[in-house]
Amino acid sequence: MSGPTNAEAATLFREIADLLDVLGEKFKPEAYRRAARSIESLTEDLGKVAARNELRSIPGVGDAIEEKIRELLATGHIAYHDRLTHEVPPGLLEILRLPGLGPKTARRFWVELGVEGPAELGAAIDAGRLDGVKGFGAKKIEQMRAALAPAPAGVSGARRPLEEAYPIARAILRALREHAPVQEAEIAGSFRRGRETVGDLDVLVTSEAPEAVFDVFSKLPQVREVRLRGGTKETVVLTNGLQVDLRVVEPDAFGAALQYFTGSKDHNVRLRSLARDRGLKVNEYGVFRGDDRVAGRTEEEVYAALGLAWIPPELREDRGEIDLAAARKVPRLVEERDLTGDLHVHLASDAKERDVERVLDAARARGVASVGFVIAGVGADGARIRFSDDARARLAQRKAGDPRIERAIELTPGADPKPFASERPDYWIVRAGTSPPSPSVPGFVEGTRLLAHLSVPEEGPGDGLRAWLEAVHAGAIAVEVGPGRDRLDSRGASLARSLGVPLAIPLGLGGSEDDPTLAVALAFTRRAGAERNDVANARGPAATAAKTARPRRSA
DNA sequence: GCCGTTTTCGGCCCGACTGTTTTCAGTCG
Repeated sequence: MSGPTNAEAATLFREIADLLDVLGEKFKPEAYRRAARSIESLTEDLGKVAARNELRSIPGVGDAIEEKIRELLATGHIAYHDRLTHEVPPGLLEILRLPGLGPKTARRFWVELGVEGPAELGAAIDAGRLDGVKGFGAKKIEQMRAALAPAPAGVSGARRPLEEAYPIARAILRALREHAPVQEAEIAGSFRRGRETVGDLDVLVTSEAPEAVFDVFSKLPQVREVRLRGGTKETVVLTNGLQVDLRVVEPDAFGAALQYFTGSKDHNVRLRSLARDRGLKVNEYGVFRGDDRVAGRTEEEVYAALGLAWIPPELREDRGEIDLAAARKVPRLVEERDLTGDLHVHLASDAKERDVERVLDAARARGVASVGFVIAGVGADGARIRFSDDARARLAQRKAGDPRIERAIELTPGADPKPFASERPDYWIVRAGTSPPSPSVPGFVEGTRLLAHLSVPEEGPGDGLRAWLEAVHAGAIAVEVGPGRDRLDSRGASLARSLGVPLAIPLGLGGSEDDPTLAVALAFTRRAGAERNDVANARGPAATAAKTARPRRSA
């Protein structure tokens, strides 16, 4: 018996918001969207929160929405939603999602033309029914025609994983810094906040020559089309469908713009009302008292002008971080320079001594004190992993200047650990399935140390993940955070942290320059509010080595 | 519909850009 997932609940509330939009409601839609965002970022099932009578503690959930959540949990639907979908043709929601078309236009199509969906809209355009209608010129009609055309294969405007956007973002920044007349260049938006997915990229630069910057930007090889271009802003769409906004600001406003465009929306709304209370105004150009700009060059300045400590982008979600900043109690989140070891380095099965050397060089260059190699086991695809004798020999050498070397065995669920026992590894890496957890974790033998792979189900962390985390806890060195299907995202990391399970951040040692592993893992871990002591490979090799597992038998 | 060391009512971010306009409405972020 499983109720609606958090993701399903959020989708329902978003639909209510869209429907209310079309009906011309003013503030309710935003209220429902706010609740939807909060529900999505929960680290446990709505049902659990409801059972504890704590729904009202979810930001954006008041009397009315609490009642609707309870109704949804009890009956599987929301009568209000049913009523609205009955009132408004569902096809209008699809029209609403077309770029350049909003609630006002969708409503006009419906009321004035009787158009109730994208197909009818297309037919109306083809039949010339929009010609001469007030507000619809030739360009607007052409724009709609384009929006209605099916997207080419492989091109999608959907949100995509952070790790997919990462190399693209790096390449854009690199190109602008090298070839355009810019001083500063950063990516803002949800990318900078380290969200699991990004809908677009917000690039921010300072420059005396915006036109020259736009010229370079428009001609990047990844750019498919320029969607709009003004004096301070240009929007393009890449060949893969990702939208990128580039904004040029003056240096004195860079911090304010970075703050403003990093968001999140909820964080900024809260910041602005705080400013209003103090007789100040915040926008992307600075913090103003009357016409005087009192801050703007750096983010620190902006927050300080509002009486706040600087807040790391990963925490800017209006989940209490502003109160912490006011009280000077913002946590010192784990940083890249805190990382002292990599617990999980894979090499190809035909890897030679020089490949090991390359990883050890990377470790030394980074100042990393310990490296754990996967020397044998069963990989994600079921294939046997075995370190070559040549590579093993290098591990055994222990040259002066080497980081401490550890040897790990990696296993998939159901794989038999016995054939690998003679390897006497320093620890086992266990790859878990999704929920429900199996109690028989391979490798759970006396004194075993574990590094666990756990994935967060798409609908969010639920009881299954919690049970898994509790199951591995006793023997765990840590649970890995990072990109991909078998590591924790920020919500999973947050749940693990609340249960006292240490986290591990993979460094991607020996990977390419644009390898997103470390950056993404670090962002997720920071979004979970983790400090250095929450991270196993940030506490120094001594601390990691000293952590011994409680003896435990496999069930 | 939500929210409150100004409040239980009256606010709710605000500026850029586009297209269709003779001064602005709609969309977007």
